[in-house]
Amino acid sequence: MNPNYDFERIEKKWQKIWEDTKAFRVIEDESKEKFYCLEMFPYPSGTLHMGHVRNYSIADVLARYKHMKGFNVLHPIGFDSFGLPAENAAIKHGIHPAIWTSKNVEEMEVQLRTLGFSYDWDREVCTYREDYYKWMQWIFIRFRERGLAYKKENPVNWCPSCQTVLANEQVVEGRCERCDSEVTKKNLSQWYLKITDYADRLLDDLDRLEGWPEKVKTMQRNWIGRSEGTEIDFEVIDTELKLRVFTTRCDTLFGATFMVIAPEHPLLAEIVAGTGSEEKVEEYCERVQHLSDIERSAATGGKTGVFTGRYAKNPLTHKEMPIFVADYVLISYGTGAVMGVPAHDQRDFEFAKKFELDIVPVVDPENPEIDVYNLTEAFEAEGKMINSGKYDGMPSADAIAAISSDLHKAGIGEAVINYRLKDWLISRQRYWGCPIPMLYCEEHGWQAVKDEDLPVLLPTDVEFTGRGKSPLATSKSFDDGVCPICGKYAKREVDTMDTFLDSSWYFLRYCDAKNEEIPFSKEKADYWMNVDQYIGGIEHAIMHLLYARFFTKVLYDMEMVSCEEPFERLLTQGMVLKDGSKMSKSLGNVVSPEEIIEKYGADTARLFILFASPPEKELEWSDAGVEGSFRFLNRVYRLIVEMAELCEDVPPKYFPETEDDKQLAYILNNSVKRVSDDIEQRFNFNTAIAALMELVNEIYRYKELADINLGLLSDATRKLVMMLAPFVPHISEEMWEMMGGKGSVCVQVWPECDEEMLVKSEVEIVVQINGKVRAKMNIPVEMDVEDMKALALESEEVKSLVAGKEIIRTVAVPGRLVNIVVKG
RNA sequence: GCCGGGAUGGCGGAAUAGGCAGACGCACAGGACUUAAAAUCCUGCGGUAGCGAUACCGUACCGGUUCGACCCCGGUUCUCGGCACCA
Repeated sequence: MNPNYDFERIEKKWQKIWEDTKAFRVIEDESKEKFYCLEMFPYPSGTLHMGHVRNYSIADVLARYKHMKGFNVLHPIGFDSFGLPAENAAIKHGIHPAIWTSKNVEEMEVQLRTLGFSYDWDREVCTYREDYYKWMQWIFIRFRERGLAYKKENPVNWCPSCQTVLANEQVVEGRCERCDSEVTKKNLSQWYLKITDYADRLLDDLDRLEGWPEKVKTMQRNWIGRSEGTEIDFEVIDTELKLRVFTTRCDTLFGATFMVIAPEHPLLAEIVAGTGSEEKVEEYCERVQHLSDIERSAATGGKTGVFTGRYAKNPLTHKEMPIFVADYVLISYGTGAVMGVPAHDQRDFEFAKKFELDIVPVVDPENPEIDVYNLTEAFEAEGKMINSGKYDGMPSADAIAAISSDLHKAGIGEAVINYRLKDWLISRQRYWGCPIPMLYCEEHGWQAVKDEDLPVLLPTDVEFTGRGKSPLATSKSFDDGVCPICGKYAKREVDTMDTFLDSSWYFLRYCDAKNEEIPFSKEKADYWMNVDQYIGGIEHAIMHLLYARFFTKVLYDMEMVSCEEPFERLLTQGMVLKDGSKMSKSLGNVVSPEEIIEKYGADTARLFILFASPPEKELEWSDAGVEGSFRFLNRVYRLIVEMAELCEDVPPKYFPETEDDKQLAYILNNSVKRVSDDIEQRFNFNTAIAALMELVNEIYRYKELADINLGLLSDATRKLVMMLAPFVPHISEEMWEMMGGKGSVCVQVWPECDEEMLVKSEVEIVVQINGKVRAKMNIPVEMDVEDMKALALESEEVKSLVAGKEIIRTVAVPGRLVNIVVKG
């Protein structure tokens, strides 16, 4: 037996055993309860970072814990392996994206194995491989058959110098990150998925997701942004045009004094025509198109806009309303036009102040502190209608319904439901993604590639220059499409899919990763789904999780799965930060886990990152505490070396007799309870580890006593090792073996808490005077409130403290405290 | 700008339902062991005043509710994440 903790030898030894015995391979087994533990699969950047270690350590603790609890645990891994960085590497270093990616995948596989995670490697999924993206294409075609995929024009970021499309990330302060040219917009015809058809279901079903953090559900609700409102037509004076706006506050129509339309509004040109403002408006729109939506709505330097030279007529007041074009109105929301109600909308208020427009209040706040005729900011709350003709005196909430209904009767408005959620633009003008399996035939238009011709393979004769439109357009071999209807030449779609599609169903592929006939069998998916626990970064709270939910719902409608929601419980881990911001290559603040593993081993790395902070919190990285986790493992190891000898052949049976026995038994069982609860219910791995440290400290104390119970000590050490196993599996296996344990520690049955050992006869309570702790006393556990009060008031200590003061009242909480309220 | 979080000793954090603020660990200081160092073990460790018992202050800031607030309510500051082509 080696008395020193030789982590290198131990970790290699057990990793090999797990590998050789395929310890974590699972098959569907109806006789066992399943548990599907899933982490967000990584992008293969080449090296694992601390965020990965954190994510996968959390998941591994859970998976191993559930395993010990007797579940049939599915714990798979894979790689989200299409994406921009591979293409950038190709452009910069001339490495083909496939070579770059597969090399990175291999390196990361090694690192994941080094950390000892309990994956079923037989189910590995890699999105860039044909056997995955074939089914991605198959699913896309099914979506299109259901009317969920369509083409539409949409502007992209365009670098006029590189003659190429840029991702938002490649645009830095309005300029191309490669050549620093000013970025413009260019319209391209692109594929969309109709996620808006599912907006209501995506919203409503959030209520069913009880295992999701409330904050994520709130973010998704706001992102979907359902709002009920009214669309109203305004006549444009001196033209035949009608301008339609969307408003949730049609009660304020009497207060609408101007109109604002988005610079991209399709009627803008017609409205401006003949007013003499053409040049001015065109100039403004030109300037605005260099800004992103965020920059536009951020507009810290005040609102900008230009008068179009035309007026609209307010249908209720019949007053003329100047029509402006301004960038704070977005074409992508509502109708791309709004009525300006400065008294009751802050953005309109700021705009009206700047352009000196009329501010007419129509909702009375009924609050004497607000002078509604001299507002310093818009009054946006509800109130009573004023200056609104026959609606005067009506509560504004009722006026919304009344005016909306009257507008409908008059044929100039209708109630509509609007979503902030937009359809999902999936076309990418890139190489390293899943080809969109579509063909364009001059005669028959857009046609899907036949199922038997899938996959549409990524061609290899492509140049990576970072210039020009879609890289696939440069391939000669790719230009071989034929129309599935007439058999004549058809041009292949040269765009690829957004990589978010790949990650929207990979969890289903894990259920049946090797299937060559279909994406996954319903039977297997139904056995494993839902994912019982999904774990990943908070940065995915909206987009990825929404897309995955959308896909699951569509696949449910296609009867490919029986679940409508993919993820039963969700844990969003906080980010690992360094120097206050997200670790990223571009910031150069990446701390590699490799050095820590090399110096202290995988168990220390896993233990430390879990102990450092609760998982939902962001973690500011510091190396300082790693040493402490390493010391703890050494301390445990020394203890077990000693105990293995001392407790050899001692059965873990006992009855606690002395006070010290009782204390150890209490701490042992309390640890079992706390650790189980912290893993399963609270996800507070840091406090679970703290509880194990306390148990170790107590065993150290106990073993030095004169009168010790070996059965108890044996039980405590065995259970300690079992409870350590999910956190630090290698050292735990080794210690289990040293103690003569049968089989792998990770297939042992998780210890149960013996509640009887937690029963105490006395408890210490505090006595407060005016809420401040002044004394402590021991009382029997079951003492009632009145006796507690009496006992406290009788004690000499308390008597002297309250002497000469008037006791106003006394509050007692059973088993906790007495609070005496005094005056004088 | 909009949406969603966060802020507790020198540091990471604990306080599970409104009831002893600082568990567990790091760092630091003192001591034991050692020729010495490392490792290990023991003790101390929020601030101010005091030899001390102890007293007062203290959970980003301002205010409120309560017998009692890190926790609930209103407001403010700073900070992190997301904002649809990074994944």
